[in-house]
Amino acid sequence: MTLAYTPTPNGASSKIAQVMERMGAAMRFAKDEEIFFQDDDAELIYLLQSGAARTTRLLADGRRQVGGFYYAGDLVGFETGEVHRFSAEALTDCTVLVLKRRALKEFAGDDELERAIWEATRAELERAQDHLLVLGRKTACERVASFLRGVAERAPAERHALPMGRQDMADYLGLTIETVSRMLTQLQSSAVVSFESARQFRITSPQALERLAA
Amino acid sequence: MTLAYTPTPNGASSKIAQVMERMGAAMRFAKDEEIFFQDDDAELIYLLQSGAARTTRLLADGRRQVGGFYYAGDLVGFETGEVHRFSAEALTDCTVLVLKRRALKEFAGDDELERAIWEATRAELERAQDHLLVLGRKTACERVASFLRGVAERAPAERHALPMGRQDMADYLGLTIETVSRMLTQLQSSAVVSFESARQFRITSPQALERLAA
DNA sequence: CGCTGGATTGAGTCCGGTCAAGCCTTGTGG
DNA sequence: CCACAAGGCTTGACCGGACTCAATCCAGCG
Repeated sequence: MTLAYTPTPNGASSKIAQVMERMGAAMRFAKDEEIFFQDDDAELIYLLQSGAARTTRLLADGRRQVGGFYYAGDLVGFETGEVHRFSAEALTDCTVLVLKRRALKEFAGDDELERAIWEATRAELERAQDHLLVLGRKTACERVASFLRGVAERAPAERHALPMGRQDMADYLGLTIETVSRMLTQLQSSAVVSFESARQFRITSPQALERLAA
Repeated sequence: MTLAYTPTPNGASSKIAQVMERMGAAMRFAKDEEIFFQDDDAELIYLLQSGAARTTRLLADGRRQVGGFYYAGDLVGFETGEVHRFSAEALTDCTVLVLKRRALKEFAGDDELERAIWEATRAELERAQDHLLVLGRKTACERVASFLRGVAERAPAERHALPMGRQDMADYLGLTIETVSRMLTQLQSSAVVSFESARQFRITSPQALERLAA
């Protein structure tokens, strides 16, 4: 049972997924449970099978930066050096395949696998670079619009669910929850998106959203 | 299995440097000249031999994000996919070794080279992730302090030169030139650093700088 | 039902941006 | 060697967008 292609940012190539499925151990994490910690030795790699997760980084005084959100099919924590630079936490209950890095390395001679690892690292780098532009040069409204567009891009559905709360969005976008909330209501009142509940929306005007995401 | 430590952010492992030196073509770029353009096909990889460069990304309305600064020994533009996601420009006159990606791929069977490429990509990712925290969660003063610390970390010298202008710093830090300038004078009047000219400084109080960089 | 925690809304503040002078360095030509 | 111009940097006054603090609101759930 190979995973189908996933359009998600860090979708595991089928090759990595194959190895994980053959050799990985299944684990479950409850909502808000830590999957791994910042500064821990990075001995394991994780493949999300269901649910969603976030990576976070803390400053000494408690300020938090969310590095990214991960969904079923995504690899988490593999693109690191000896030590994790982020923590990872379950956003919802989720099931994960876990494999020792060491085990993956045993396939090191396998060109296809090597390439898949590099490509996945590169994809993660592109995510980070896109994120840089958002944090460095976009306004609050543009950030929130970019975020919603990003969520929507993951799947061509009519309605989109937000597995994360406002605080997670805020820490991802470099804003406060209040500002995120205000921008969301503003986008709604200008008929760009429409929220059916706090965690579920549909896009009313894709062009307007695209334009605002800049 | 870990590569030797290189003090530069994206320092080419000796292995990649070896291949570049054997097979690369030497080129020169004048100050402010473009090395490659955003959205161009990424056919070539570049090894800076002397001088410094920046990578930049533009928004439609002209807002600019500087992705990073590169110095002698750094690889530029190799960690990309088919197309460059940033432009690269010479910060000063510089000399560069250029090699076709294709040529590097001919060594694809070479494990050491594969590993070096991955490590270099990973190093670039770590840079980007550190940068995310700065842009997402730090104040203007902390950003400037982080930046100066970063410059200083590259070499354990008494005095440090800044090859980039205020606008480049500002676009790197997600600030305006005025704010950068103000923070620099503020850091100077609180005796954290001391500028001998606009482009040259020394650190008066390393502890204070470290604390401010947060 | 009421409780609880997340989300929204409002009022006021402040950090960093904007606009506008001025200053200082560098380089060029007389 | 000096005068001047040009560009980069600094400084000041003011403004505004995002933050802070605080009060609701609301949905989910016991």
